[in-house]
Amino acid sequence: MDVGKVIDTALKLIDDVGVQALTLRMLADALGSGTATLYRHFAGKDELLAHVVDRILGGVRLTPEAVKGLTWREAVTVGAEALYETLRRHPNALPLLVSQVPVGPNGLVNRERAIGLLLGFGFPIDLAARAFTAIGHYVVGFAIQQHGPGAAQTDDQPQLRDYYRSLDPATYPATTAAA
Amino acid sequence: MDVGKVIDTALKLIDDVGVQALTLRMLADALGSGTATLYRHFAGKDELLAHVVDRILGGVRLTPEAVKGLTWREAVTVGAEALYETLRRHPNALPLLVSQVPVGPNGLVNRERAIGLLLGFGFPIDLAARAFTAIGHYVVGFAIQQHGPGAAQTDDQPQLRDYYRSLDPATYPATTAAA
DNA sequence: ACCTGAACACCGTTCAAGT
DNA sequence: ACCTGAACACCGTTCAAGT
Repeated sequence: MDVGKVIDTALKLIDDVGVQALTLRMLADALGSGTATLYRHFAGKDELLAHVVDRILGGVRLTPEAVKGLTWREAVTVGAEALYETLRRHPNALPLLVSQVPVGPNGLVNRERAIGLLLGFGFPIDLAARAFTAIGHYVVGFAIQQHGPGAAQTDDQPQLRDYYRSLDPATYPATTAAA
Repeated sequence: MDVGKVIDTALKLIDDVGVQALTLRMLADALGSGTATLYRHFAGKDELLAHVVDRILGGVRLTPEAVKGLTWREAVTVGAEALYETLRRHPNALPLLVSQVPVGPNGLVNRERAIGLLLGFGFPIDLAARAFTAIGHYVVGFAIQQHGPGAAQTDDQPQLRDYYRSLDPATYPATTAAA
């Protein structure tokens, strides 16, 4: 049993049941082994989840050719959209992205490409690094807002809307009107 | 023992040991009672944490007078800064803000004030609601990036910097140069 | 009526024992 | 050498029993 199979299975389970509900026993069962076996590949649950995050970031497809001949604003937009498209495929895993700084190989490759890209546009290096971090956080935040396990499924939005609408309009006029 | 005391103690413990480490037993001990007693006030841990979030949001100080005579851009900036100043006082509680939609009374008051403010500047109501959500997520994301329990204390930043610097410059030239 | 000790089912993690 | 059943200390939650 290789490490990749473990990570893939973990990601699949997270997509299905949510990151909160993922259990090492559940993962071991899905792999046909016991929990103790997992510790032969990972130091603990946190390390496993870090690998899952890097696995997700490996799905970001952004070739250098795709940004050829673009202005820096266009290139940043293309990059942000590539990240967003990857994140939206794993809404249940989004909480992992905000609680971790991605230090895995795939995360580093993305960081390298993005910062290199900005340098190519003449950005000073410290600004490039800061901009990368800020944009990354913004995209993750936006993805969580759009998808993301606020409560449950896609019916979460209407639920919340109904809740706002049920408030006293005298106390919360703007909120109820907006709902 | 009133509910407010429980929430205050929970927030204090979170500030001290982090949201991950907070335990109902720990909280009960700090209050001089048992875990079962907590369930007389809250349906479960999630509900308690929702109250903690609302307690934090109650600390946002933004009087209508503070935004008198400002342009909408200035007013939004003042509001965002008021939220940021509150959040930075509770770095260990920040993960709660991203995993919850704040539906407590204080959160709703903030929402009401902010949306009402934007309406006063002539914003269409659906745009005002969307802008409020987007800005809220952006501020939370920024606060997590600046403070926030990525790994540990304030020495996390230097640690990460050292890690980036330790990478192979041949493979990651831009990342190592930026560090 | 209000509180709570003690139990329940579960978790992540470890380790001695198996092959 | 590699794997793992069974245990460990702990968690959130419940409930019968106390006052």
